[in-house]
Amino acid sequence: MKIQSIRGVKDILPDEIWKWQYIESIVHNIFPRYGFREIRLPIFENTRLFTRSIGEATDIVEKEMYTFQDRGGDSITLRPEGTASVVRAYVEHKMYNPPSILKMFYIGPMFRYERPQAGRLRQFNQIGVEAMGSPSPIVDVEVMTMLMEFFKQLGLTDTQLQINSLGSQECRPHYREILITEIEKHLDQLCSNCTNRYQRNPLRILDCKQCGKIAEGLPKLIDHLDPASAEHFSEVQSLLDSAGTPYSVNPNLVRGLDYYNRTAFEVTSQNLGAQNAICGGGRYDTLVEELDGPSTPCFGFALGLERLVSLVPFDNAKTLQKNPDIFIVCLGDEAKTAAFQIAHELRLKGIRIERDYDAGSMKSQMRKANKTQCRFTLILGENEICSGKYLLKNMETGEQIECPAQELATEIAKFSESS
RNA sequence: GUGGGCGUAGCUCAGCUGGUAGAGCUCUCGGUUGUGGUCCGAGUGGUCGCGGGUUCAAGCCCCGUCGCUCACCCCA
Repeated sequence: MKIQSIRGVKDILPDEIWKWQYIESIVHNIFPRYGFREIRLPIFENTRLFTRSIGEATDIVEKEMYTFQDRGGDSITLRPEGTASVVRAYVEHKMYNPPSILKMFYIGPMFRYERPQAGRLRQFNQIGVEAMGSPSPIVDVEVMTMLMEFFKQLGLTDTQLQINSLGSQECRPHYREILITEIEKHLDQLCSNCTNRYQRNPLRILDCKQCGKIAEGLPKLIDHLDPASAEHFSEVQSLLDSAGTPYSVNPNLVRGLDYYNRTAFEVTSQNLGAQNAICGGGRYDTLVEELDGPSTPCFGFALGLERLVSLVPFDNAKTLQKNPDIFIVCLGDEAKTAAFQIAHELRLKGIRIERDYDAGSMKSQMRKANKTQCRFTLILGENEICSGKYLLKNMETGEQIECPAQELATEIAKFSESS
């Protein structure tokens, strides 16, 4: 049987890689303005890193991880998300010393064993951002503002920022009790999923699509925040207002990972299908400590690159396709040899050269040239070899000039400017 | 893990109540000496996902299987 790729993974082919490179170039342009530097991390880690950080009872840990034993018998997991690795590296390299805020971003593949669907893959790429070392709401807002500015640069027009507060370790248990008692009054109206999980993960019911009606009537966490979290949340809102960043408060917004507290947010788009979140994140003030580092409040997000690629209007970025500058057409053995030499020299001068290695008829070579969408064709025939003057043709205008061999590079530059 | 839809040429898809396959695009080559795109002409290309079954006869009907896709759960 023919071998094909694993279910839920995708090849990114040369014809569309420029889209990814374009997005990455915007990342490298915008993120450093806010003080973020790139970090590159391994794509597999000790399994315990994820079970401890993400939470034993989450779906990711319970059924979605790619976990295997390596030859030494250690349990290894392909990373299902990036934050755990960043925190591990932060603690491992004692990056908290000297103590100051540290801002990093990463780009790379994540792995989750799920049934693929629109906008969901088993190997997918994320851009993640982590700002580590400050509890200030200013950090929350700077990061969210950076994100929305990033989307704006990419030309996205239909993104909605939703925010919520998940409170703290102190107020959440209280609220949880209130919520469970309230839910128990409506047990018969809940979907089967929710009746099963209301004890274990009652917050999820707020977010359930089927139980939306009941969720509306349930008590909201933002009405039961501890004073410090309430203060934090209201500062986040007023800072967003003054930054002019549009948002809406969604009291039912819950995050799937255990480590979040206080600010949680999500960016959604209507043009994505059922999986409508393009980005999710929030504050995680205790994770670093839980992974044996010093108390380090953090804020971060992860955004799905495949989903982003499907949303960006790339009309203005097409010039990033690296078509050849010149396609060399040659006729006859002598010209074929000469073309080899000329291609070599022009490439050393930084010009993108393509040619036809199998030199068929002129017509067929010109057709190939046209297909590469090169800007120029350099025509080398017996006449040109004899005279030492080559023909340079502008493929857009059809205009053609004669050009002495020695002056090829400068002529090309000149011709290139004038057209 | 559960459910719906779909597997026919490189791509997008037709194919009637069963009679051993078609279109458009692409590709290749031509349309008098060495010039692409547009136009015109010709040609290449398919074990109809795979395996069984029913039938004189299966792309079409039945069973199984694999794959893709969308949705649920959950999430980027």
